[in-house]
Amino acid sequence: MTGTSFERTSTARPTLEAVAALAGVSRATVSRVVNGGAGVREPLAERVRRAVDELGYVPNQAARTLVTRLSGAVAVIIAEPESRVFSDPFFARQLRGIGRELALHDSQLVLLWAEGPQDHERIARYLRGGHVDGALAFSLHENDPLLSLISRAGVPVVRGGRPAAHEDGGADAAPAAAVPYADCDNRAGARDAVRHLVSLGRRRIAHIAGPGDQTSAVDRADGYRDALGADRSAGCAGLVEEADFTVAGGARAMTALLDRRPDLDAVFAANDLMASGALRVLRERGLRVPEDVAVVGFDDMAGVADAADPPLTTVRQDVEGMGRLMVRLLMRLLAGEDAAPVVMATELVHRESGM
Amino acid sequence: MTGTSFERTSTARPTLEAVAALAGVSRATVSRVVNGGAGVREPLAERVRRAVDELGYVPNQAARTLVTRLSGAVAVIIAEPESRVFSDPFFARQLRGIGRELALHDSQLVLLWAEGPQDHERIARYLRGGHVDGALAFSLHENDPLLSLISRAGVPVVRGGRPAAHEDGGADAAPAAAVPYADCDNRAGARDAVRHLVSLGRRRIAHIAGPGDQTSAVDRADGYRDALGADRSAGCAGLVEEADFTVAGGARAMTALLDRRPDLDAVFAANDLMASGALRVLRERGLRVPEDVAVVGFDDMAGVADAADPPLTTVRQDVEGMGRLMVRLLMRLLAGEDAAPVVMATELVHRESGM
DNA sequence: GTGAAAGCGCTAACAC
DNA sequence: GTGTTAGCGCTTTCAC
Repeated sequence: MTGTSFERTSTARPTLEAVAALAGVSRATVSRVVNGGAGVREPLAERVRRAVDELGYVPNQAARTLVTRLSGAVAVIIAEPESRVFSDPFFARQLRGIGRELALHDSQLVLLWAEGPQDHERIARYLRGGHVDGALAFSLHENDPLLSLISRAGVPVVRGGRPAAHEDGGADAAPAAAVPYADCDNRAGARDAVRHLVSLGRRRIAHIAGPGDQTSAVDRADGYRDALGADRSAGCAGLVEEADFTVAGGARAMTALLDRRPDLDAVFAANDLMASGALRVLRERGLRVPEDVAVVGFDDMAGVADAADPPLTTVRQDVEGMGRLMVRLLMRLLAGEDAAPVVMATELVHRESGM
Repeated sequence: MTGTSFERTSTARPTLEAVAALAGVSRATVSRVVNGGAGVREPLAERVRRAVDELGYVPNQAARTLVTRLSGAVAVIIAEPESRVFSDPFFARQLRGIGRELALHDSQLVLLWAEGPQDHERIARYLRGGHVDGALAFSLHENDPLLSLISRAGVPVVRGGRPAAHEDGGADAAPAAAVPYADCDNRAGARDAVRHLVSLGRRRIAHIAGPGDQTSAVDRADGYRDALGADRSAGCAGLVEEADFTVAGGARAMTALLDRRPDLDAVFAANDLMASGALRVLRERGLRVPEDVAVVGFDDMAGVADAADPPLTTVRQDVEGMGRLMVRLLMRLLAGEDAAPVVMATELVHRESGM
């Protein structure tokens, strides 16, 4: 006897009307109290509040949305398959950051998966249906039609991650440059990591880069080059190998690098997963970390960086904070204010692999 | 010029009324066509459809919800901190399964984080506000007040993962036994894994168990004992060590096991992360895998099991499928049908570590 | 400051 | 089969 359908219909929720009757005031007054109570004298307001408590009144959001045109919900749109959400446990943390911050703003998180163009129409309909006040978009690839679709639906949007430099947002969209985003400072983080290796006296520093079509990977590679700018002799020539942000890819890249430059004495991998793959290859080749080759990763992924053998020196980013930041940017947009992109600082975490 | 606020207000969406006017019919007829078109003659229906297309009409969900009392949304409630969602990349997959299946049912996914009792009130209000038609609950601990809270809100609910045997669902809730759930067959999966090790000729098979307060861990340990039931000599005495589902925990447990029983010749770890930790310790001790010690994990976690050194033989579960299943169970509940718990089969994946 | 009344956009009886 | 009508529960002018 689950009795669910019974319970559902039997739970006749009290309405504004009922509260008004109990408190002996008009619906308008109850509404004012429920919405902050501006312009209602204290004794009255208190009576209303007691009636609300007594009845366990909860406003009907649908009725409210119907008149205010505000849904109190925000869509989080995940674009696949470019998405790293399945390889990257950060996804959950970022979502949590978003969820927490939204709760602070009395807003709900509606999760939308865009697996391909076939989903665009469904998502467009949803956004245009007035279900959400704004949207947060992740893992968009360059000039993603999804973004112009969101713009055309008239829904304010904030991106996760910096857009590619040459994106224009599509034909009838606002220029992508106008869409605010939150990101961490991948370039500066990478620069710090490589400078640290240089300061350790490493002279032949290799880089295992991420996919060239992801801005985070490109920025980290740029940071690598920045750091070596003053001291070109320490890197670059034959010392960069691109991989795919996975452990296996990192291992392959490490193998290629060692074959080409057996004399390298440090590696900066664009993420911790690839750094782990590199560690394995180094071990198999009998190279000691960090004595022979120092290794630095990126992300400080829990359960990977700290559990690696040896534990990884790596660049930490505040993923949950980025999620919260995206929400704050969106809230500013919703308030009609301007919102500039925000880039968060990273922090180098010292562990055994990069000593 | 982001122009967001302008765009929002300028997008005056067409209503049923407008469509009716253009098609030269009544609002009721348009409503019928939009909702499936039952009972509307073809020529008319076609005219309405054209008007809908021409105007780009999208029904206002709030108005619809107000009258039907159906929101077209389902809440996914994640209870922390017991939650494995941050160590476990499966979370994203399960969410995707849920999202996909919900899309098939024209329903949306609203994500709710319950970090602690302080969030219960907020969530209760939300559920009672009629925002969602049903709920999917994860990572509830035993007798979680959250579950009775959901029941009391009158919202049909399905759990992810089997409840503990002695749960009663709290004072005024439906008995937990009545709440349907989806899970994989942890016990049978573990049994298969250990039987496989036995069939390999292993005689001293250890088990690295998960936390005793998680049913998945308990079930896997039971499966381990099941498999050895017929052949007690192959396991148990001093051969079980509990850990916490992490790499580091797995390493610690492996160390303890080896100290106690240096002669063990196989290990079944309750998840892949712990199996990875075990691999590291075995390697450090100079033991060969699988020659000296065979290792089997659980989960077939992408990027862990396949990337391990050597790659892990492990028990695969269909996480995305479980997510979809939970949605189907919920849909049956919503249709007023009975929904019995569903337990999904697992599959042993053969890789080098367990040959 | 408070109340009365209109209406947000839709569905579902109920007539015809 | 199709149209007419009465709300769903709320916010928000506009009087008072």
